[in-house]
Amino acid sequence: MAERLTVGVAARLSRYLQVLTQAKKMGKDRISSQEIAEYTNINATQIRRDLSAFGKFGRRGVGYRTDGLLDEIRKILRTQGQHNIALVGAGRLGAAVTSSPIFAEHGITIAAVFDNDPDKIGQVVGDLTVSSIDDVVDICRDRNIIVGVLAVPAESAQEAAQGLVDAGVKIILNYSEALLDVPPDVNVHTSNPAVDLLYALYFHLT
Amino acid sequence: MAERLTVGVAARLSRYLQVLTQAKKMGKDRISSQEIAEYTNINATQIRRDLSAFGKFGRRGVGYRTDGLLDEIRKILRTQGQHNIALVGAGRLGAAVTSSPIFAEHGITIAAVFDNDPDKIGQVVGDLTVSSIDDVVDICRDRNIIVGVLAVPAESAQEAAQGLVDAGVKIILNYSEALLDVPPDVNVHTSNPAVDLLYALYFHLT
DNA sequence: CAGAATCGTGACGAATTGTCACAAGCGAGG
DNA sequence: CCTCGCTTGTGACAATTCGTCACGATTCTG
Repeated sequence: MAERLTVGVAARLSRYLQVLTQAKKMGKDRISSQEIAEYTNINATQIRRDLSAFGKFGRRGVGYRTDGLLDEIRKILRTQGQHNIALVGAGRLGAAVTSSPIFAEHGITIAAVFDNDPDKIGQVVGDLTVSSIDDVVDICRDRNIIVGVLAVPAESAQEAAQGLVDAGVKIILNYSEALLDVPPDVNVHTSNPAVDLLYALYFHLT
Repeated sequence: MAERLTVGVAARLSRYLQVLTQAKKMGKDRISSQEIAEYTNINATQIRRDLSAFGKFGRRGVGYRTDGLLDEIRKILRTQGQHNIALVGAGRLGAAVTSSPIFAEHGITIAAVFDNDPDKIGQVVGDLTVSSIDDVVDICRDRNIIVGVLAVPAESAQEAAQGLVDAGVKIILNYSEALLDVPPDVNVHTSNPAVDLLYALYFHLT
């Protein structure tokens, strides 16, 4: 239980988390490894093996209880409870992020919003007031925030990332196409829909 | 050259594409496997091996020409030229997508925007007019669109996806948290920032 | 010309994954 | 109560992928 998961296992568990969350919302109280396999394109045997490595969560002939499995996976990933994150960028993408239920659904709360545009500072998005990027260090330290989401244009990305790093943020979700230079102890996840699309396109064309 | 790439290789080539695109924008005309490795966390030897499987693109003692390597990878992935895609959802996320340069940078053009809200239909976003989702079949078939981006709330996602499928779309980028039921010949890529975040969080906590 | 940098590539072990198989447990239906 | 179908948990093993070390070949710099 105290062992560190491999990257592959953790990635798959995350997928299961996503499927289970939705299955629960759809009112399914039970789900089989085969059903999860259909939504994730992960081998059903592999799924059972992944799960059984941490305990016997399922019932033979029946499947897994959606609720119970959700809790178990959250325990395994140690991501139960609430997590506060900071959002940088109050533009269109930032607005989309704050108005999406996708974070709240997984126990993630957007606890602060920053921007460098004087016109946007002080504006209210959702139930938060946009703060100046100059205050990122004080506010993040104060609220113990270690995760930041970058929703800024590529030109401002590096500067914004540096602010987050200075504020003690260790995980950055980068929605700009910029490459970020950060210290080795900071983890950057860059999401580029266009590249994902080209990747998908390759498999369609062949 | 005619061989189908494995999933792993194609995924890595996509990462290289992303790095090279940015490196080019930053004015770098040469790049080494070591530099790519730093941005992608992929082993430098692995990178050289991936590339050399398709030809000798680099120059010893120098590195790779950014431009040339970009072209070669595009050739390998067969994603050169322009690609038209459809966007469903003219809300905040849709607006963010249309205003982002991230697609255009990779030769992807948003050729149509759809929504089911009568108030939004007819509005102009960027240089496109929002069409009714009811017209998705006609318009997509007409423009030979096989890729769709879903930027709608989870409640509308399945319905919108069905519209795209009916229109002949084979690749769907799903930005909602919904699970989609589609025919087996349609490829769905779901992007869930919250789940990605929990995944990253696990590795930080251990 | 010497030296540093970098690619291309072989070899090999380690880790991961896919696959088949099957016993054991569970529920439904008669 | 008994049988049948479904599903999990798990072993065994092959296939694939990946990381690592090594090293010759090539190119640029000074």
